[in-house]
Amino acid sequence: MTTARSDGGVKSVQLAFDVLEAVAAAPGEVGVSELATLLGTTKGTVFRHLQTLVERGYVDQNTVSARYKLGTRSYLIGQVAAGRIELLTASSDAIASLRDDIGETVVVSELRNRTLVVLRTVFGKSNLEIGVRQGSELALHGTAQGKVALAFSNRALLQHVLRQGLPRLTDHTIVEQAKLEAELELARTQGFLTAPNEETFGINAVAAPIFDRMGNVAGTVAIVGSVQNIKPAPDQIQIEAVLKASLRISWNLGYDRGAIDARKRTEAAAS
Amino acid sequence: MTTARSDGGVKSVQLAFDVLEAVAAAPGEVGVSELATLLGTTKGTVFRHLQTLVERGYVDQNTVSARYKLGTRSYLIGQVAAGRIELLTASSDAIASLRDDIGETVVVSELRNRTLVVLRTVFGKSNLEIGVRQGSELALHGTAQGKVALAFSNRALLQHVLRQGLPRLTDHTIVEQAKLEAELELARTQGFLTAPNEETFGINAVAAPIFDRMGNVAGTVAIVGSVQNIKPAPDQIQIEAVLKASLRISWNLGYDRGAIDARKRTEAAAS
DNA sequence: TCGAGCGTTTCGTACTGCAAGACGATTCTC
DNA sequence: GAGAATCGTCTTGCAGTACGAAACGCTCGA
Repeated sequence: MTTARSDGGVKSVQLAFDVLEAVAAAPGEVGVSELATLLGTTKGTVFRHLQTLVERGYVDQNTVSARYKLGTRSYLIGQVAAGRIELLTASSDAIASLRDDIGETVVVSELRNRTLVVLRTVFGKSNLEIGVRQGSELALHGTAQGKVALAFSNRALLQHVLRQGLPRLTDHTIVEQAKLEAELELARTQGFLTAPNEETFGINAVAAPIFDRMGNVAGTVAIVGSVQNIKPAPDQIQIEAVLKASLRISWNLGYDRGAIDARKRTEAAAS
Repeated sequence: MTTARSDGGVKSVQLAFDVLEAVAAAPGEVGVSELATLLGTTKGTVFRHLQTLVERGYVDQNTVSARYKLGTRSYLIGQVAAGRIELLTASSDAIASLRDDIGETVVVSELRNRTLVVLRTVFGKSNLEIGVRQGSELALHGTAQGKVALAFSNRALLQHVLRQGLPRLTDHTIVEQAKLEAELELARTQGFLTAPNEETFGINAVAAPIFDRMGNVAGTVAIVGSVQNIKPAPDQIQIEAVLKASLRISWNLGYDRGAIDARKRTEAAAS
C-alpha cells in the first residue's frame, strides 16, 4: 500500500479482517448495518463475513439481540501469540521491575511497518491511572518513544515521517525539521529522550530504544507520568532505570553491542 | 452449519484462518512448504495468504530465516477479546479465590458449537504442574467437565455425542451409554461430577456447570489434580468450593435460579 | 559442481465473492 | 393496534479474483 505495486494480498480476507477489527474496535456489541456503513460496504457482504467469523469462533453472535462481539478464538489466538512474540516475553521481567522500582506507568511499544504500536502498558502505583491504550499508535515525532525510535532507525523512516508532515498535537510539539533532528542527535548521544507536554499537556515520558539481535530498533520502553512526577529534566534514578530496562530487554532479544557498533561504523563510512 | 446445505461462509477467508491457526499451532516458526503440505494445498496459495496476514500484522516473517510466526495483531486482538468475553471476565475473581483456597489447578471451559473448549487454566500451588492447554477440546464423555456439561445441556447434544461413539481414552473411560446416562443423572442430583482416571490415568477432577442468563450451560469450572490430591470421593471442602465458584460465575453472567427452575419444569413436562 | 530444498513469482481459467434488492421479524410512532 | 422504519437474513447474475501448476532465483550441503 505504500507502493502502488503491491497487490495487498487476498482481497476478501482483507475485508474479513476489516470486519473483525471493526468488531474489536466497537465498544460492546455491533450490528450488521452499523458495520456496513462503518466499512463503506453492503450489509450482505458484512453478513457473509460475519458468518465465517462466527463459524470459526472469532466472533460471537448474541442469540437474543442478534448483534456481534469478539469471540473465544480471538482470545485464544492472542494467548498463543503472547508466548510467541519475542519482544513481549523478553520484556516481561524488565517492565515488572521497572514499574516496581520507579512506580510510574511502563509502556512497551514495537516498531512495525513504519509505525510504533503500544504492545503493553503496566499502570504505575499512583491512584491516577495514566497510560496508553494497548494497540494504539504512537506519533513518531510527537512522543518520547517515537523520537527515540526515529533516532536509532534508518534515515528512510525519518524521511517518511517528514514527508507526512509534523502535525502539531500541543503547543510544545516539535513541528520544525531542524529542531526534530537536533532532538534525534541528542537521543543518540544520551541514549534516551523525554517529551514534556509534547503529545498531551501535563504528561511526560522517558523513553529508551530496544534493539534486536541485528542491532535494529525493535521498539521502545518508557515510563509515562505527569510532568509533576517525571520532570522535563527527569531524576537520574528514573533515567538509569529506563536505560537499564532497555538494555536488559535488548539483551534478551540477543542484542550484542559489538555487532551494532560495527554496523554503525559501516553506516558512518557510507554516509 | 449442522446441515450439509450451509456453504460455510467465505471460502478464501476460511483458508486464511486455516493458515493462521496452523501458524499458531506450530511450535516456533514454520515455512511455506511445511504449511502447504499440512493444509493440503499449494505453496503459492499459502504464500499469498501469508502475505495478507503479514501485511495485517497477524503474522510476522523472520527476515533472516524467511519463516513465519504469530504477529503483534494476533496478540492485540486477543487482549481486546479478553475484556469482551463474558465468561472470562465473570470468572476471573472466582477462579482466583478457588485456586487460592483449594490449591489445585483450576480450569474454566466454554461450551461452544457442540464442543467444550478450555478457556483458561490457572495452575495450582503444587510444584508439579497439572493442567489442560488453553484452547484444547475436552471430551464430552470422558472428562468431568464434559459429562457435567452434557448433563445440563439439551438432549440433542447427548444424542450427538452418542452418535459419534464413546472412544475409550483409558481403562476407566465410560464407554457404555447406560453408564453414561446414569452418570448424567448423578450430576443433575448432586450438581457436580468427578472423573477419576477416565481421561488420563492418575488424574481426577471436580467439575460444576456454569449457566448463563438464559439458564443454558455456558461452560464449566473445575479443579484438576492427581488422584492423590483429588480423591475419587473428593473432600467436602473441595466440592463445596467448586460449587461456590460455579454459582458465583453463573451469578455474574446474570443467571437467575428461578428462571432455570421454570425452564426445567417445562422440559420435564415435555419429556 | 550439482541437486534438492527453500520462499517467491507468474499466468490462465474456473469459480466465487460482491452488489443490489427482496424478505420476514421487530421495534418504534402515532 | 396499524403503519413506518428499522433490523438481520437470504437470493441471484455477473465481474473479478483466488486457485493450481509450473517456473524462478537462491541457499544450502554433498
